[in-house]
Amino acid sequence: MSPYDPSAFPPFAVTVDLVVLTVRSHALCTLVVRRGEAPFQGRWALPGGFVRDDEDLGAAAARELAEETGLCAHDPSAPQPVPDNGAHLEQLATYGAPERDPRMRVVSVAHLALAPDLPAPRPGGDAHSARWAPVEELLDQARAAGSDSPDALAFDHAQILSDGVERARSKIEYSSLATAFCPPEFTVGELRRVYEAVWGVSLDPRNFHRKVTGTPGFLVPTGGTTTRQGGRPAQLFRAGGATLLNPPMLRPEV
Amino acid sequence: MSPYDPSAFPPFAVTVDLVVLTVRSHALCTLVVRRGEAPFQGRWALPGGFVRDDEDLGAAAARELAEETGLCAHDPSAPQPVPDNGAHLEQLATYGAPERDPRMRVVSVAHLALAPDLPAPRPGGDAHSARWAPVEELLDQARAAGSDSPDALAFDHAQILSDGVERARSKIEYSSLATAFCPPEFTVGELRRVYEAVWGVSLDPRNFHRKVTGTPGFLVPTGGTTTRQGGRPAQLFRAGGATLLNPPMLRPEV
DNA sequence: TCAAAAGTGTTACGCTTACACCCATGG
DNA sequence: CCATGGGTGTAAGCGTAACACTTTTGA
Repeated sequence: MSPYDPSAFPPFAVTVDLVVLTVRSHALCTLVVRRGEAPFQGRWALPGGFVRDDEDLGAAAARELAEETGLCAHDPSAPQPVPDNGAHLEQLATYGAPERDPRMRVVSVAHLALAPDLPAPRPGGDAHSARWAPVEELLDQARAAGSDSPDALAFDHAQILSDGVERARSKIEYSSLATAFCPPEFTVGELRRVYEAVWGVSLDPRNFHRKVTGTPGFLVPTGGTTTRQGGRPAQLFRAGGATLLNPPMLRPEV
Repeated sequence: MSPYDPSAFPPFAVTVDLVVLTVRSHALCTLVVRRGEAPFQGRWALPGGFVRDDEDLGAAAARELAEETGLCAHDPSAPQPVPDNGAHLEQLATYGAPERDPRMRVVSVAHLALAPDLPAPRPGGDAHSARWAPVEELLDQARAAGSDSPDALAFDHAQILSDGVERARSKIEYSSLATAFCPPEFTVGELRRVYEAVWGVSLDPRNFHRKVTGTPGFLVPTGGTTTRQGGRPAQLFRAGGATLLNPPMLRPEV
């Protein structure tokens, strides 16, 4: 390792940016906030902010998440799990191209959060506006119009969003993470519609049902039933302890 | 996003640390260097160093890798691939606990590099010593003796190493990444021994052969053969263009 | 009574596994 | 000639895909 020289290291700002995903009316959506100042004033951006002086990266991400959504994040790497009234939160990747922020050298540690459908983005302590935007829309804009379009996300946030969506899409294949998009109690059909929204495909309801109920520890029946989706009453389940899905859920091609 | 205040952001040092993995005599090994100064003086650590003022994170990692090993890294995310006489390099994760370096606030963007068996760790421009250490040894020490043992890795490097090894172990399941551990031309048996060393298991040579040769685009025969492993001459292959292995290579349990 | 969603049964097919067997070389 | 590793053939078993069919509700 090159010798440290505490007096000569180049100073960086370190931020966290959040890709907060949820499923709303059959579409995968992400939380974006309107920028109130330059650069990229008036453009949409991922929520985020500076890491504080004495704060761990995951803690900063959880704090930002709570500020923006009121969610209490469940951090799998935390010593003891917080009461799980909240979202899944994990580190995604770190972005630090020298010119990604025109004002100064900023390294952003992006995090990925998965949340159940929330009532509405609360305006938050800050006065800026926020909304849930379908990710297809945002990514299509970035591809079609380029990053200079006024509808495109600020900074390199289109890339970060794209990486976050890809992570979520692949991770629900082999883990029980899709349950993070569901309320505490949910039906097999609701869980299936999550997969369908995240992957953008249709799944066979019968085979899906067998797959998830046949995997030990994935789903735990609560005993209750619901008809909130119409049709025959469906059993309610809670997410089981199993976090890995083996063999994985197969994502149909095309 | 909280408003930026360029004059008030908390300053961080940003470094890259490298988990460089290779397979040497049937064991997964990683490159460690001896620390010449406090803290953790005399302890082994992962190679790494400061990110420069105008340098991207991946570029910093590639530079450190070249300094330590002479390898020219192949960065999949680079605009144009560099001539692939070198290793696979990818970002692993970022570590930024407030007290991870006792002297100052340091955020380290860890990278994972996979390299073919190299002649020997060159002493490098720096005068410190370096060696290839079997990862089992290092991780066992961390588990058994704790991080204060004089044989344990410095800082949180045991955690970083553990995460890197886990990434490599899972990624060779569904990608052609294991070929990064092999020389440019290699046999099916050599590739199988890579899987066996990384996973610490035995694989059936016959079924392995069928699996890798039957996956289109994974291996390309060069026409040559070799008997360097003894026995019947084996066909030589180069890594094909396919980067994803579908269906994945199954890792036998225990 | 009908539409809609939840579930169960059944068959065909693909892939993995386990193992028998043959091939080509060096010592 | 025999040990060593390379490579092919084959049958059993598991898991998925596809789809026919029954169940239970609300409108």
